[in-house]
Amino acid sequence: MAQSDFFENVYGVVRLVPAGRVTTYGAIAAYLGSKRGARMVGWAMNNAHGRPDVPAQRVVNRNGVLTGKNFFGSSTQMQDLLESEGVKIKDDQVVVFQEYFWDPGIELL
DNA sequence: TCACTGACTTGGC
DNA sequence: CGCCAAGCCAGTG
Repeated sequence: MAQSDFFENVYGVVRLVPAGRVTTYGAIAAYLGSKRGARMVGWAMNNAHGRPDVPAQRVVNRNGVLTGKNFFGSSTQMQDLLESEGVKIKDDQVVVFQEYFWDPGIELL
């Protein structure tokens, strides 16, 4: 038992997110089966601190805002990482987020 | 065992 | 258009 398959699932999905793309907590939660479980996804990300394999910078809220940037070393760390992958960030949110949005329940089909 | 919190989402006022 | 309340699951006190 992996403490929580939910967490492992989240890590797996986030890890599957291609560079230059971003996903949302709700998308992952919905992919796992709990739309409102988006909070759990954020919880998993909090635990993801010990998982460098989990690109949490590609995980944003449904508004495309870097909600978790505060959890990174620097407030600009997350933004810089995304910009480094080709994702434009403005005002702490992903520009044309709709085009960068990567839904595991659709793209992964 | 119960209650609170948490990187969210949606709906109502 | 902006703020408040409710719902979700899991973990910790």
